[in-house]
Amino acid sequence: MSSDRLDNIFSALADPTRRAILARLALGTTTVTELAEPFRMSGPAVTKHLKVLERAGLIIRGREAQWRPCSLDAAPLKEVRDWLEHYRRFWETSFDRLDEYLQEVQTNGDHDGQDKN
Amino acid sequence: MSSDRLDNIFSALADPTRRAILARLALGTTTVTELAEPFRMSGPAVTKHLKVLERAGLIIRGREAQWRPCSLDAAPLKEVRDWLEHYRRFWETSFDRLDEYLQEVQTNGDHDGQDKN
DNA sequence: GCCGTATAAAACCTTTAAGTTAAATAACTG
DNA sequence: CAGTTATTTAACTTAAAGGTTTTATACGGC
Repeated sequence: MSSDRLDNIFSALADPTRRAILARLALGTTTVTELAEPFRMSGPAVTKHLKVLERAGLIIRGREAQWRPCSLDAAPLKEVRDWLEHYRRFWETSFDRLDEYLQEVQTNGDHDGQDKN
Repeated sequence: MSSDRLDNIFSALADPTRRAILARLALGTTTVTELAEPFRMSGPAVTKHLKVLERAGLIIRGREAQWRPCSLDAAPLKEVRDWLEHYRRFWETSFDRLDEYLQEVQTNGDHDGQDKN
């Protein structure tokens, strides 16, 4: 998976409007106008956000009369998940997640609780 | 988890230099100069990237003589993972991931390996 | 063919991101 | 204290992001 690809995906996700659009699309395919409705923002602005999401592969656009329906394509999110997995052990072992870690590794009862400090 | 927080995390991750820095820090704490070495980029540029990572909570900085060691803090990545989980079912059911989905839901043993084509 | 609706494109503005170089700060070393 | 190393700050440049308004395109209904 190319670096550029992750660049596009992460920067698409870095905007709250775009994440809200994805959340809406998780409920089902809809039109640009309906997507735009919750935002105090012009239509063209939404069109631009959709372009960013499309470039990241996160949405697919159809064509139905004068509407261009958008639907979610979550495949890129799986790539993000896969990238994240490399770091899983780090958040699992971080201070406030130590308990989760202990559950996961299933050590015996008397391993010492020593951590880096 | 506030929207701003995810904004910061995602935009910190949207740059390949910063992701490379995180990858390096996964190997252990190190200094700014050593972090800068692999990149054809001035020191101050790296300092800026570190500021972005720090603002996102992804690194922690120490102080040791004239060095300012950086270490990874992956806790924000867990927030990303949690956010992603909302979309898990979408990538699992998407066309080209159908096989994985079938494995996961534990259908009977003779589902063939057919994929879209 | 013309009108209304849905969407996109163009042109523009403002802010922020990412880099640069040069100067400043901080800490060790002799 | 002067010099060297590590890092940050300041000032600046360039380009991209995110918004605007105005204009164009595409389609369905009359």
